[in-house]
Amino acid sequence: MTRSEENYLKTIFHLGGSESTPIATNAIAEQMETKPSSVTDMAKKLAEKGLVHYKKYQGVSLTDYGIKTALSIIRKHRLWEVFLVKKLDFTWDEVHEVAEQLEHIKSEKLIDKLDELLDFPKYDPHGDPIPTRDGKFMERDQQLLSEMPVGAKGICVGVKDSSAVFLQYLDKHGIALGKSIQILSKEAFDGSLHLYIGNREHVVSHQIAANLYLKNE
Amino acid sequence: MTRSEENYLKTIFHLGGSESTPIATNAIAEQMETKPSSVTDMAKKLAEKGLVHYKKYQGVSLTDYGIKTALSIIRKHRLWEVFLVKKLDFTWDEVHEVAEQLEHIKSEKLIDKLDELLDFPKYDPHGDPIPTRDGKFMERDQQLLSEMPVGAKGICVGVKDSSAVFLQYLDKHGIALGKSIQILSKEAFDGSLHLYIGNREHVVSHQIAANLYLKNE
DNA sequence: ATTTAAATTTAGACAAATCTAAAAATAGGT
DNA sequence: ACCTATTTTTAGATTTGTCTAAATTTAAAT
Repeated sequence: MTRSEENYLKTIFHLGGSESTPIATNAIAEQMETKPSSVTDMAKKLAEKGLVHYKKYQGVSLTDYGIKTALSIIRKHRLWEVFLVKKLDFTWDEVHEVAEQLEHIKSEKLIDKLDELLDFPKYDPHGDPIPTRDGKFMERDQQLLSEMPVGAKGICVGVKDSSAVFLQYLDKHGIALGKSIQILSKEAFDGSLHLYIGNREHVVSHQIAANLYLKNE
Repeated sequence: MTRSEENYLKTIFHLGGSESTPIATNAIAEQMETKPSSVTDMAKKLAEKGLVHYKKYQGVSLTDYGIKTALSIIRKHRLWEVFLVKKLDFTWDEVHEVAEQLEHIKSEKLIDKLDELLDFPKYDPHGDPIPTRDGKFMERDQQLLSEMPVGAKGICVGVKDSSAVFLQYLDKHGIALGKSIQILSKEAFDGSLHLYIGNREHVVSHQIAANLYLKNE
């Protein structure tokens, strides 16, 4: 597996889809900041290797083998992120870029030992679940803040967008994983929310709310 | 810097040489298990970038900039080796291959924080010195066992060859860094040595002795 | 059903890093 | 000083992953 193949698999996994609802070439190209023609070439190669289903003009979806492979890359990415935060004092907005490199290191033993060193974490610094060695996910009962009704309460457990700008916004406003959040009111005009976070009042836009996952306390 | 360029720099560094005594294209090719023509191509590219001195048919040597760059790669390699042994329980014969991959990860912060996590180690698991961030070496007063006279005593502090086979040989015979070694006698015919290691007697071939570094107690 | 717009693929080119085979330069031996 | 063997370089081809531009297919709209 080349680095490029691994990146395609990861992207396709994140875009979701299935054999009956495949992902468009264009969507992959956009996500990866590359050209559709490059995606077509790679789709052929990945299909060749049994990692994706691909029919001309119909888009791409992962095979079981492709899913398994993608999960192993995602596992590595997220374990390295935990390592960077827990052991090397990186902040959660700094880890992604470095983990993008580290996820391609090839060594089964390395990743299993890393898992052990970190005490088998279930979630990464952004609240995303870490697949187990055999590709099992710890799915959590969580909802986007933007989809919860007024009056609802919950604990912040994850972010949908993990870009540095968004994470820095959260830091600046004291929003972090583990914080208790309650919806006081919702603005009909623009969907902005009036919240309790901890015991301070906050106003956040719809766009912020649409990127925060809460679970019930 | 591409991965390939970094590997060439590292190899040239390890082969030694200087502007007045450059390294032959062939020597580099052999060490890297590639072809001389590939080395020529890369020599031109590295010269272009100011990393090596290169004159047609005269061989290659690192510039100051090239040395600095090579040292930073070697620093990464050796720090990762320490990490693998100290934090992830790798054995000293397992670390090289993985460190070859990890040394190419690009992040200043990562490597400085790793250094800190490991408590600023001075030597890697094979006894090789770890360059500091600004490229300074902790050279040690050491000698090859094969070059010491009968009766001499010392402490094993490093290995010249760090291939898995050699390291496994040492493990099997209870030879490790930190052990006290004394030369009881030397065989004129084949250069094999009769030794005390700890308080057990051993016989080792010249080839073994030529790959063990000792320092005076 | 036909036309048109959008998405997708093909064809051909390019850069990086490598190789093989042939040509050129160097160094050693007489 | 010359010839020869070795080393090194050049020239041209190959692979991987990408791109542009043109051609093709699909899907949407009338």
